[in-house]
Amino acid sequence: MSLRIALLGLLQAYGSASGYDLAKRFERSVAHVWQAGHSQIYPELAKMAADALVTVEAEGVRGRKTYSITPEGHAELRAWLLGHDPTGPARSEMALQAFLVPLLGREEALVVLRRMREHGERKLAELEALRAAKHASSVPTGTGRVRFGDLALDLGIRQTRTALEWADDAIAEIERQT
Amino acid sequence: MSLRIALLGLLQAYGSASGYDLAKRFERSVAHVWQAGHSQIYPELAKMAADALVTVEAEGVRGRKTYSITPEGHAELRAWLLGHDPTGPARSEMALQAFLVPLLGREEALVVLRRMREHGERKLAELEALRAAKHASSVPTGTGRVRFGDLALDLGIRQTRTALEWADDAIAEIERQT
DNA sequence: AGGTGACATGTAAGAGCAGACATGTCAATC
DNA sequence: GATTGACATGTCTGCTCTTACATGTCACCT
Repeated sequence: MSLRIALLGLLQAYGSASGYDLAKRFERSVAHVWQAGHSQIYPELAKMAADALVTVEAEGVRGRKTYSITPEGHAELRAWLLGHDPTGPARSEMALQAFLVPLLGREEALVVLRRMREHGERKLAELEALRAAKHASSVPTGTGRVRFGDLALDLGIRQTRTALEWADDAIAEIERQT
Repeated sequence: MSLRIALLGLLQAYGSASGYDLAKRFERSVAHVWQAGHSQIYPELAKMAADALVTVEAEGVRGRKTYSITPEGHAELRAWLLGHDPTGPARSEMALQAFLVPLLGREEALVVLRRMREHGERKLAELEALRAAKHASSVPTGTGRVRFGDLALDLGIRQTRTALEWADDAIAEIERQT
C-alpha cells in the first residue's frame, strides 16, 4: 500500500514520469524513508493504472509509458495522509542489535556499538550534504512555504543524531565498567 | 533472518521455552524493535530445529515442545551481531507521511502532524512505563552490568522523544505561516 | 561493422509477513 | 453434564519485497 502512496506523491509533487524516472526520483528523494527497486515499481504502476489512480499519458518509443496522476489518485493520496494512522511496523535491525548486544562480552559489545556509531556518522554526513544541496538550489530568501521532503529530511537528521548520541552514551557506559 | 536472531536472543537470555512462551516474550520485550506473530514463530522454530540452531529439549502433553539453543545457535547469534552491518531497510510509515505532508494544505497538514504528535506521546508514555516497571523489579543499587534490553529501550525512548520534538517544531513552523 | 556501456522495461522465484482459519486441551462456572 | 474462556499449536492464503534473470535500444568508440 505504502509504495502506491509514495509513487502517487512523487507524481503529484514533480509531475508526470515514466517508471524509470520514478525509480530515479525514488532513490534521490524518498529513499531515506522508503525503498523500492524498479522490479517493484513497474508492476505496481500497472496495477495502479488498472485501478485508475494513474493513467498512461503518452507512449513513447520502445514501450516507454509516461504516467500521470488522476483525480482518483489524488483523492487516494489525500485520504491516506489524513486517515491512515502510522502504526506501521517498527522494524529496525539496528534497534534489534541494540537489544541483543548485552548478550556479548564487554569487548565484543564495544565493537558492535562502535560500528553503529560509525554507521550513524556516515549517514548523518550524507543527509546533511543532501540538505545543503537542497538549500543551495532553493529560493534565496525564505518564502514561508515548507518544501516537499524538507520535513522528512529534518526528521531523518534528528533521528540519526539521536542514534549517534545514544551510541556514544552506551559506549561510555560500557567502558566505565571495569 | 532477523526473526531467527531475535528468537535465538530470547532463548539465550531467558532460557528454554516453547513456541507459545517465545511469542509472549516477544510481545513483552522485543516488540518495540521487531514484531512477529505466532504464525511466523512456529514455522521458524521448526526450520531452526532442522538447521540445528535449536533442539527440542522436551515434548510435553499435546505437542508442546520446549526448545533450547544449541552451541551452533549461539555461534550464529554471535556471528550476526559481530558481522552484520545494520544497513537494514529504513521503512517508516511515519517518515513517509512526513515526506508527503507538504502536499496538503495548511490546515490538513496540521491535522496530520498533530496526530503524529499524539501518537508519539502515547508511545513515549508506554516506553517510560515499561522502563519504570523494569527498574522497580531490578537490583536496588547499580551493579554496573547493563541488562538485556535496556539499551534498546533507552534508544527507543530517545528516538520517540526526538520525533515528538520534531513534530512540535514542524507544527510551529507551519502555524507561523499566515 | 562490431563492441561497450548507459538507458529502459520488464518477468520469475523465493523469502518474509499479516490475518484468518482450524483444532484441541484444560479449568472453572452454570 | 454442558458451556465458556484462556491456553496452545499449528496451517493457509495472499500480499510485499528482494534478487536474479532476460531483453532490447541507443550513442559512442574503434
